[in-house]
Amino acid sequence: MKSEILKYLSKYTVITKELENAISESTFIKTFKKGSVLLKEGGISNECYFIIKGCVRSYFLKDGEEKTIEFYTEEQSVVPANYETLKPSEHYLECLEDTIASVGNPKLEKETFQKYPQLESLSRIIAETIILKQQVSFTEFKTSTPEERYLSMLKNRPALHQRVPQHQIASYLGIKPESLSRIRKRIINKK
Amino acid sequence: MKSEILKYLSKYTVITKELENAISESTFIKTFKKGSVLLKEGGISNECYFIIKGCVRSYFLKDGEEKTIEFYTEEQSVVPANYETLKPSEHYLECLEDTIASVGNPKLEKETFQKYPQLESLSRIIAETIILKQQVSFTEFKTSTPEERYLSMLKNRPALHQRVPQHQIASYLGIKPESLSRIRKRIINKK
DNA sequence: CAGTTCCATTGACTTTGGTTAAGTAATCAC
DNA sequence: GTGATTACTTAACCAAAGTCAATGGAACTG
Repeated sequence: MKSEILKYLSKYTVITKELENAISESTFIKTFKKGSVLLKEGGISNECYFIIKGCVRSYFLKDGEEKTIEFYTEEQSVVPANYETLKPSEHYLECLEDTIASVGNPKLEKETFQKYPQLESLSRIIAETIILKQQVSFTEFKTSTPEERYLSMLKNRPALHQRVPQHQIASYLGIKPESLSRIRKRIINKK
Repeated sequence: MKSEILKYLSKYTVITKELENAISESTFIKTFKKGSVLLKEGGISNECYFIIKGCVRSYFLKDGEEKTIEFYTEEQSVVPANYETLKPSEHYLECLEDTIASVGNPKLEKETFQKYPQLESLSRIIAETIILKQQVSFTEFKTSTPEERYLSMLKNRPALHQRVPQHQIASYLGIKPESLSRIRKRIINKK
């Protein structure tokens, strides 16, 4: 279970004995059944997650509709928007599949970073990488039509399509389910 | 000049003597004339910027059009997407106004973080904060109409509207200049 | 200061997504 | 397994953004 985390970290740095110890000491694995709700609107969040296996969706309600923010799958980190703030959440987090995750909390994080500064340094680098990746996603979204967004999703995260209901994908793409249905039809006819 | 940086950092932590020293030692101020190009397509980037005064726009070319990624103003950090990668840039960075910025580079960063671990810890926290803010922006964008996006921009960054030409704002909002023109007309008529 | 270029606006027309409603297919619960 | 709920598709209609073209004005240049 913990080796998945080391595998992920090895993309960013050389795994030293110290890092291995840091992960081994500071990592708690939890498993969640499909349908589990990790956080609901109004809830206080005290946990963040690194997904080892499974799929978590974050969403919120706007105009009575669920708006999907993100689908988190293997090797992705889920940090609730209100993590560490002690403020009530505006978002939901739910498991779309049985999910295995490493769970962190602010206290544990703090202790671990104090004991293993190398891990905090690595966290900074990873965070900065995530910022750049997010910016790329955002920019692609802004400069694409819904049809292009859908095609790009099929290309970059092909598995999602099998794992997630279509109307949730629609809201993830910022369109209505009916439109996604039409887009799919359009694409088929083009071929 | 450097006090602006401390002012910014004070939003995240208590400014210790150590931090003050770290900033004082590691900060180099540069000024740029309006129209200066900090990075062009194909260029290698070796610098990042913290804007003390002025405005920088990042954009790229797609289908022969400039697509504005971001307008950076006071207290914002500009990290080129290819920073530290040594790969040619797909983006441009240009100063829309005379600009004063603190300039960093990978070597300086590394040395400073080594000497002042506290600063790296702070950087991690700020990076994580930026991730969450980005996610909020992205989500707002996805769940809004172009008109709502424009109104929200007027509300959240009212000064931009005076500082930046309208067709660049249009591309920043992901729409055509003609559409922004019509949206503005619509808004006026509603009042 | 004249000429050019760039920018914002407007109009006619096209394309595409939103809305509403209905019908069919798939899934869930008992 | 059957009924109920939920998910997906289709169609007709509407609203808004894209496209193309033209115009007037502002800003830049020699």
